[in-house]
Amino acid sequence: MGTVAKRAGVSRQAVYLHFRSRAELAIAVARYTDEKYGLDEAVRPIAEATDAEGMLTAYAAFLAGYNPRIHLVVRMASTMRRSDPASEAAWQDRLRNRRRNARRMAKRLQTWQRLNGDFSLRTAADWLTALGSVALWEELVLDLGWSHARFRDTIARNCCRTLLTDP
Amino acid sequence: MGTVAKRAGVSRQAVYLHFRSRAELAIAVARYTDEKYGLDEAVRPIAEATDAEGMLTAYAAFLAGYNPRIHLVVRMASTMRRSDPASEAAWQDRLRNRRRNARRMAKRLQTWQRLNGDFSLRTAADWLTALGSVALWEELVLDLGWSHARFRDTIARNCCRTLLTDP
DNA sequence: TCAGAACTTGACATAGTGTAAAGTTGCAAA
DNA sequence: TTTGCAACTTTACACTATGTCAAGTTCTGA
Repeated sequence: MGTVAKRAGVSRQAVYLHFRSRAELAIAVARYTDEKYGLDEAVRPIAEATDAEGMLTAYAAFLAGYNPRIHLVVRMASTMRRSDPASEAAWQDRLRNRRRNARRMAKRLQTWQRLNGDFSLRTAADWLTALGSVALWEELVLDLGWSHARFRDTIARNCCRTLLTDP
Repeated sequence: MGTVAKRAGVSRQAVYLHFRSRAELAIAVARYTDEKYGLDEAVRPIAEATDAEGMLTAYAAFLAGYNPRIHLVVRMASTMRRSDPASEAAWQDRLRNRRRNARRMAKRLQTWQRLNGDFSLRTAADWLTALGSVALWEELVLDLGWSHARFRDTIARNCCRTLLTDP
């Protein structure tokens, strides 16, 4: 909190006038990040896709583009959740959101009759959720040195190959 | 450190007689865990597999069985690495190991002429590495409630479907 | 002009990590 | 039996961080 205050050019106490605790500040930063970087807009191409391959490709492109912007905040949240109940709640909230969106995608695959028979709706949705986790992105891009394009294309291809049946 | 000491039935200072710092203790615990839970043995079925599907299935079974035992230690290490250089080094060491093993698997797929042409050796190895990350396991099993079997089977099936060509 | 919001300064409580030093205990080899 | 050492204890301290409290300042808009 001291460092944050210094960088903001205010006293350490002033930070506590706006955020009750370190955890609450972190949550606020996460919300702000989603807002500032236009999550809604970034997600639009997924909803606007008209076929299975297009949708999954849009999803992969979204992950490749959005994760680099939010991964530091998400990483902080993922450590914070272990010690702070409010942070855990915020994390669960975000997870529910990701899961709902993934479920929506899975449903559309079903509608298009492209969902592989090996996958239940739930398994497909959860798999899409997990492939969208920041942790996976961090491992591939930060630790293993994958480029933006390699990540995007591999995720897209693997989504298509695992989840889809031939049309 | 205080809690560790209490649970061990010694004074807090006694812990520092054995481990220089919290980070060093964590690293020692990680090493001990790999030893105690028989990493070498757990991995053997992968090496002993004689075909591509068998090997990838053994890998998935290993992940499903081993991750629950080590995930708490690994989670601790993954937060620790951000603040402690020795922890970061230990993490990198473990990552190199996982990567080498994954590369070995990818090479065998190549030898069997079963590696999908879309994958370079490196991409295949990295993908296997990332699918083996504790973070992915935690998200699917702990956060999304997947059973041991669902995790194992889905990982196995997806490995086969993405990485392999038809024989 | 003055009430209130935003901020400052300074002090304090609490908790955790790590260091230092002096004293205790138990055991094993000379 | 003694002695010397390793492991451990107790106590105290330095440092850092979070979070609370209270009194005082500054700026702004009604």
